[in-house]
Amino acid sequence: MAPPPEPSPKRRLPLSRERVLLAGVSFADEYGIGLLSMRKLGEAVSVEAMSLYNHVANKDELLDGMVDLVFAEIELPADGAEWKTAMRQRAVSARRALARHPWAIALMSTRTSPGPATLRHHDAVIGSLRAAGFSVAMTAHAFSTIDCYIYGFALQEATLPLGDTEEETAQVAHTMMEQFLGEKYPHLTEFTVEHILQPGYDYGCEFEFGLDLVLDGLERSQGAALSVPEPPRGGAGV
Amino acid sequence: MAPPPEPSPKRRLPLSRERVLLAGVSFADEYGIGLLSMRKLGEAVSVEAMSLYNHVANKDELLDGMVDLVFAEIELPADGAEWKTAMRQRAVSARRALARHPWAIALMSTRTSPGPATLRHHDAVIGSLRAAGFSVAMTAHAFSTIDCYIYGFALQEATLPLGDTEEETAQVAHTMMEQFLGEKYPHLTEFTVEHILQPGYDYGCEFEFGLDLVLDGLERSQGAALSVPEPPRGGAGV
DNA sequence: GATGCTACACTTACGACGTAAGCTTGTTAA
DNA sequence: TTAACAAGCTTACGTCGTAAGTGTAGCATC
Repeated sequence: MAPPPEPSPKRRLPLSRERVLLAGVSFADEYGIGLLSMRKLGEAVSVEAMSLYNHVANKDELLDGMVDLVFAEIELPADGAEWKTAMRQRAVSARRALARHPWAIALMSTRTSPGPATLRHHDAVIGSLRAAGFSVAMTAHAFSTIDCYIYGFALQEATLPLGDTEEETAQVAHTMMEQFLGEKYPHLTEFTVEHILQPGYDYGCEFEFGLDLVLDGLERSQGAALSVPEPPRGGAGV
Repeated sequence: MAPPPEPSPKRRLPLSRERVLLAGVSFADEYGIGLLSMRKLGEAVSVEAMSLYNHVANKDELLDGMVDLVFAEIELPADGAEWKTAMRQRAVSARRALARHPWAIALMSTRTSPGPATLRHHDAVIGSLRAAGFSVAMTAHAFSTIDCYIYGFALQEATLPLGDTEEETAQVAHTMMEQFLGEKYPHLTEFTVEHILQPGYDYGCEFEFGLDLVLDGLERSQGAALSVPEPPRGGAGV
């Protein structure tokens, strides 16, 4: 009467840290990060919750690993390329990855221990800028400005209550408008009606405008920095 | 043997929605959003958890309200002022508010129903830009670019594993370095050693560089837009 | 074969969580 | 006096992360 355990000779293909992390990503993509629990994830890979702890130390480590997997999806800046095109390409790639996994940006804001893919990514970005002749200080400026823009955009995109289709968008917006707009927020109302609700509107298209604005600005600053010697640091050394 | 309940004649000063939200903000400021539970918040205001439900519908509404309180702390763009200084001022104010409450940016990425302070804020920003002569489309560009930068910066600041004091920062950075750097991430290592670990380093100072870069870029775009007629929208109307 | 080791799965159990449902009590209006 | 209400409290349910312990398949060694 023993239940037939498995047709396979070797129990089943064994779990691994990587399979657990990948399953976590798939689960979060499909059901949202809020519904991800160790029990549900266990179920998704046909295992009891506690078995997952053979592969990840705890849930935090699982989430860290998932974020790192998303970073691994981002194209690194091309090695020999001109810095501006390299930055542009990886920024577009980063936005796409973060849009594919909207939960990732939410996780990023709570976890502070970057994984290997994240570190490799940052290393490549800094390397690309330094190779293009950016000073260390200017690299800091550029790195900060570009990445703030990327993550900020991803956050906005994830936060936006807009649906995937135009119809959904219009529906949501109309509900919002009826609820409270009209008199109280006239500019917001005008803006929504004349812009957001227009057919063909897609917030994602805004990304490139701001990105180019940032990159052009950096190019200008970089030119100025090259022709003027850098001022000394503000704080005196110890 | 009845325990003396309260010295006051009127039980105690009654709770209110506002007091609950404020207590939530204080709690999150002090202990982090992760430790905020209805039970703990109840304890913080000397009430059982379930009593909180007389003032907020559920925890989600509590979190929405807390985010909105943070938005209420942000200075609105000054009404008659030049757009650039108005935007600059409110951006700096927004960053400061989000830095005061680092949990807010994490919450923002998961909640999609803006409160009244948030809507008023957005309305004022759009109004300020429109009053300065920005077209609707250009307002969208400017609004998106500036706000992405602000929120992205706040997110970076909240994510940064840096401590509050220089000492802590150095400690954390050293731990990181020992752990994995050296050979694998040479540019990141150089960058950290030569920049992040320098005495007097403060990531917060990066904010204004990128902000001015964005604002200058928008000014330029705005000038161009004023001298050239706007191209028609991409999609044809229904 | 027998023995013990390791890897990896399962089971049980605990305390904390959000919150539904119902109960109690002080205050106010009729 | 009494009825209604507001705003507390208590109990209970299902879910969560995970500590601790158990079971067993596959292997190396004797």
